Amino acid sequence: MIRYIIVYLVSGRISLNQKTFEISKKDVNGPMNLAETMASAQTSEPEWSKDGEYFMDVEEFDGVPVKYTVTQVGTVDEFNIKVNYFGNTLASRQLKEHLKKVLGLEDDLCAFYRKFDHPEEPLSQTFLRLRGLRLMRGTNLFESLICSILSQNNSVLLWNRTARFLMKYYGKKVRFPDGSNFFLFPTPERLAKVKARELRARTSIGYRARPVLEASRLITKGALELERLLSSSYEESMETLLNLYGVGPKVADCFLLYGMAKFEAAPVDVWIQRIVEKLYFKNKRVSKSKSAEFLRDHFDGWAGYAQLYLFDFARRMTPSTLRARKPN
DNA sequence: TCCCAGGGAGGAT
DNA sequence: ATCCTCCATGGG
Repeated sequence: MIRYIIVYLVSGRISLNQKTFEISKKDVNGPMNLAETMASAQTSEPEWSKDGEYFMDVEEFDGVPVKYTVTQVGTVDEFNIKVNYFGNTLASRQLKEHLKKVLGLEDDLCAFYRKFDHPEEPLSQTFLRLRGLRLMRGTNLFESLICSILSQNNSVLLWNRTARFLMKYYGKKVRFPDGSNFFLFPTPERLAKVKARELRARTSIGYRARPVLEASRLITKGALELERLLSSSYEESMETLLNLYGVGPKVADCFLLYGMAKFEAAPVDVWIQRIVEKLYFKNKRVSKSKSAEFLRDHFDGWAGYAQLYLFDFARRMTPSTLRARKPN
């Protein structure tokens, strides 16, 4: 408590403690659409809270929690990304590098558009509207894995809520100079100790309690090392992940893509399945594994990005257009 | 009330 | 290999 008082005194007026910098267009590889990126429901972590045009998140740097907001001014091609944060000792460069990674600012979007921008490629229909949509990366592998598990047969609204509950009940609480609090995502060690019954009662996690707890316990025991997968091939990582209870091809691909930025991964959910059948298989039914294989092959290194763009495409189609499929 | 949500396990064909 | 059903939970 005394430490907080001292911090207040030393920092003077609280508002002056807030610092600002910009990420300019020249720091970004191509166009950027922050709002679309934030709204695209990627499963690496819960959606950032939104205050007007500002998106807020918290990240620890060398054990020091930093709360920051980002907003984009200008257009998708002529823009600045404004970043505000609280902190006395943080080098803004550290936060800038963090954001470049999280928001995928180094991904060569123009190369992606160029490669598939021809009339016979249905994906190209999304490029105008989704221009600047980027693939976010989770910064915490455990969080990414758990969020991917939570999203299974669940709505974005509900799995986000459950993730927030996990943070609230089992995550470390951090305070900021402006008086606000935040709960970090819990560690596997902390979650491993929780009883399934308690978890269900507190977080509306449903039957996903078992896969979440089992993964937490495996990691705690050292029987599962997510960091090791970073240097593994897509196939090896996939094989390891499929051994986890409650983790199938779609959840594994979500983690591999959004958590580990393996661009070969193309999570095939019901929506991707429908749009792939419609656009690339003349509305004929194909298995999910076929769809995933097709995406990896057809989009050659850009499968994850293609999936991200196709997902939006699918969600915008009217249900009657999309669901009316030939039986065979 | 029923159906669905960025699926998966376990079982039966 | 492909096709069922069930799985918790809450929103529409």
